[in-house]
Amino acid sequence: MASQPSGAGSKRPKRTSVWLQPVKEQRSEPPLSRERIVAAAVELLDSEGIEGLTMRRLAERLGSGVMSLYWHVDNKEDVFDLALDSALEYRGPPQVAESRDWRNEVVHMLEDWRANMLRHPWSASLLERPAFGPNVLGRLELLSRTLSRAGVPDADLNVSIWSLYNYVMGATIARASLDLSDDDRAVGQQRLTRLRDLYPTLERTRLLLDNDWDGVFRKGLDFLLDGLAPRR
Amino acid sequence: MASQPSGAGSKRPKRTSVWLQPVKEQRSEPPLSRERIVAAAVELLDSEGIEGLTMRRLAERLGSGVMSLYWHVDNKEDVFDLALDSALEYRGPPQVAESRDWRNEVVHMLEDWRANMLRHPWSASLLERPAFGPNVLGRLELLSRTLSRAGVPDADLNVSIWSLYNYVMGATIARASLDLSDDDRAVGQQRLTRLRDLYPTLERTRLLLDNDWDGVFRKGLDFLLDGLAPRR
DNA sequence: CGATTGACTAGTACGTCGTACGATTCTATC
DNA sequence: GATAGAATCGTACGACGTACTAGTCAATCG
Repeated sequence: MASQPSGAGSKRPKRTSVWLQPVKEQRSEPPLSRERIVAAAVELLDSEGIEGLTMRRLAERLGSGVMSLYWHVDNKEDVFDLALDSALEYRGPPQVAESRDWRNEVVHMLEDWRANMLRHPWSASLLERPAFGPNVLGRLELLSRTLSRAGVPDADLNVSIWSLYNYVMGATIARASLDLSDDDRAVGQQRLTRLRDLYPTLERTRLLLDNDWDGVFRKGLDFLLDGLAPRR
Repeated sequence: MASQPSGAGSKRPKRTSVWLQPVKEQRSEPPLSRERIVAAAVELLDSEGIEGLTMRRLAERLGSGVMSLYWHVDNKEDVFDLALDSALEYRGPPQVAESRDWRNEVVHMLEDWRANMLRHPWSASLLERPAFGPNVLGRLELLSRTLSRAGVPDADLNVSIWSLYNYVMGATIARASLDLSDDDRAVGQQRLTRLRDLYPTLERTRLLLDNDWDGVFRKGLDFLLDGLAPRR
């Protein structure tokens, strides 16, 4: 009755007589490792979304048994945490060495941060958890150092960093959650039109439609930086 | 073999001879309704967290069968959406009638928004989804109207609103995700201390510790409002 | 050389979840 | 009473995370 579970990956050996099998199943796959698991998880998340990542599917994609994953990883939460951080690597601004313009450096890193998260939309769903892996810490350190060099006094440093962090995360989440399908968008607008009496201003300015997300992000960021920049 | 499932709620009638049962089981509970379901869901989320909300537990708390819920609600996602919006009701600023100070009005509403979400920490985990129920729309409409009255031209209105929205959501999520237990906090700091070489600035400013979240929120908000306010 | 050990892989099984389905009960109307 | 829709709910199914346990393999040691 029970057939091969999903049919796609024919890697797992079919059950045949022992005598017919080669002495050693050639394993083309490299052995499992934390890195391979995380990489496969990111792939799976990218292609199937956050609901699509299950330990079974992950194992299938890796050509391994499900429980083998648990040797390298404590639980599924770990996989999420590792995948999130791994999607947030940062290589620094394009120029060589130190840029003299701290503001450009900050903007570049933060825009890259946001871009990375939008490239992996599932990452926005994972923000709730305390996610401070090496890549995130590295970005914060860079931010910290750049602002400090730019003249922000230590007393204001944390406020500045957290304000920027808050803003970037909020912009990313909002952007991700408003990325509706065209159908949803149409339905939403219809609903809004019907409720014109309750939300006249929203209807007038078409807040929920056609927004220039990137532009909004840049402008808000500029306002913040204006406010945070060392007073002259 | 199968015993009574969880033992707690002894409301469900035990299987006894038909002849011994009263003609009509008295039902002390009021009938189900979308409103009751949502209210119970919020209670459950508040007390057990986001993982604690299951349809079975929800039904148990309502003294109903699990599948009865599905008459009032399409699926579990609906319950989340409804619960989120219901936690975000806003009654307006304390003063009577119109306040003359648009800025106070905006700050009050946004601080209340954040406070509501922090009072229901699970709400931060739900931000990923497009969550525009009546209460959120009402808040956006209020924001929109207030800024418009304050003199923000229509062309800048959406940018302003989204910047503020982004900021509030980000601040809330960051705050919620950094609300570590004391143990986690200690572990985190130890880890950071060990990695002093990699993250010297973070270690120096103790970024991940003892932060004045409310203060940071207010200051960043002020910066944004300064930037967004109609130029003079 | 065989025995031992520890790193790693994996099958089976358990408890829990969301919910499809169909039967049942309730309430209102004729 | 008969009928019909509204509302309730028990059973069952497939999928999930993962505990437990047995297995494989390579390196090490006698």
